[in-house]
Amino acid sequence: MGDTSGAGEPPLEEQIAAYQREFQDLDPQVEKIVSALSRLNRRMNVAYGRQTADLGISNTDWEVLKALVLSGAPYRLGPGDLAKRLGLTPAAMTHRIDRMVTEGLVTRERDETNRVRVIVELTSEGREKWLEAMRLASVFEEDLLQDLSPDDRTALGEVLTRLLRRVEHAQPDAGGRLSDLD
Amino acid sequence: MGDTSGAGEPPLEEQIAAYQREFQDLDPQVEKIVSALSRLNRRMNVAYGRQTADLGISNTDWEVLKALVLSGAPYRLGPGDLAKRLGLTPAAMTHRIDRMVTEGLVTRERDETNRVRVIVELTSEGREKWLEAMRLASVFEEDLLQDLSPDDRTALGEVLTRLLRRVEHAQPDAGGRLSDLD
DNA sequence: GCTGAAGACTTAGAAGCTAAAGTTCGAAGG
DNA sequence: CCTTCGAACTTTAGCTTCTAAGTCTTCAGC
Repeated sequence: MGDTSGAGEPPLEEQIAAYQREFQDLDPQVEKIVSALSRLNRRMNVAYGRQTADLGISNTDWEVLKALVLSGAPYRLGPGDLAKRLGLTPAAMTHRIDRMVTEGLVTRERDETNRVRVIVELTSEGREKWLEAMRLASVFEEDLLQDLSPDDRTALGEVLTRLLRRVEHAQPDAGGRLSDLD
Repeated sequence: MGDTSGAGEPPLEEQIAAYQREFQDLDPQVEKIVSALSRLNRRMNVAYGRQTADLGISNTDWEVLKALVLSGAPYRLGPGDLAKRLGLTPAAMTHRIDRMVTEGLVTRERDETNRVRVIVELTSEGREKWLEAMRLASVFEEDLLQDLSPDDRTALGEVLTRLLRRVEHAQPDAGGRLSDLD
């Protein structure tokens, strides 16, 4: 199924061998793919996390920034809408916004046309942080894929989206929010 | 950089287009790979999470079970050792073990040869749960890779381990414990 | 003007984690 | 023999982030 912690981890091959000892009905080839995928993803997240931490933003902040930026100019969304996009309850969203307002990443104001609604808007500082994080990330990503030829990249992208399609169609998706399980 | 929530997510292509609008220096091919990888991993974790939840064990329980099983028979480790493998503080480990003892997944006893030490041992019920989870997982994984020919599988495994090697060598790994960032 | 529904916020509480202090035991030195 | 030090685990206090349930405000229809 993959890996878990990332700290004192054994080499991939070793761990797969251990899995086989403990669970005979295991296809090593399948397990290699799944474990590598999971481990790779975890390592990337560690790298991203370090980069964003250097910029002074948390993972939860990052999610909100991303949702706002992806909504397009003028980068405004209501708390309820944000909550839906991030898979949170409105209450959790309120707290996140509180924090981010004090951090200067977003502003919160009432909608003057409908005073029940609230509008969360990205500040220029928030946008700048997002851009800076993206710059760091794209450097990291380019470096990660450095050894892959253009053909390799095309093939990999194609295979991964094929797998993704399979998962997304098979899964109704209950909005779960789960850490590494492997 | 990938995805975040999993709930009301737009199609991959659409999201990459949005990224390009907001951040010009983005290689769509790179982004496609990274986003698919991240999203795929998240969906898989949702699936695993559902399966283990059906068995009545939490994600945190699962991590501990895995560490014990992978340590090999007789499936015994000290709390401190477990904490290192999982990247937790000893205090956090104490709490996890408390819970798992009441759930009947492990036992905790003092080492009679050195009464400072504690030994955590997998119960047969704990081992059975792990096995059952692995059975479910391997079915899911085989299904996921169904459309890939043996050659495709070999190639994918090879490419992923190549990427993994690159990340692992570049990164000292600060033991971070980070959720999806993309 | 009242009433109901919608949207956001508040409160209370759960799950996990960390850091730091406390406990218990083994070992080494006087 | 006894004392002291250190190792290993637990306890305590507090943080973060989440959910559920109740409250407040405002709009819209009657």
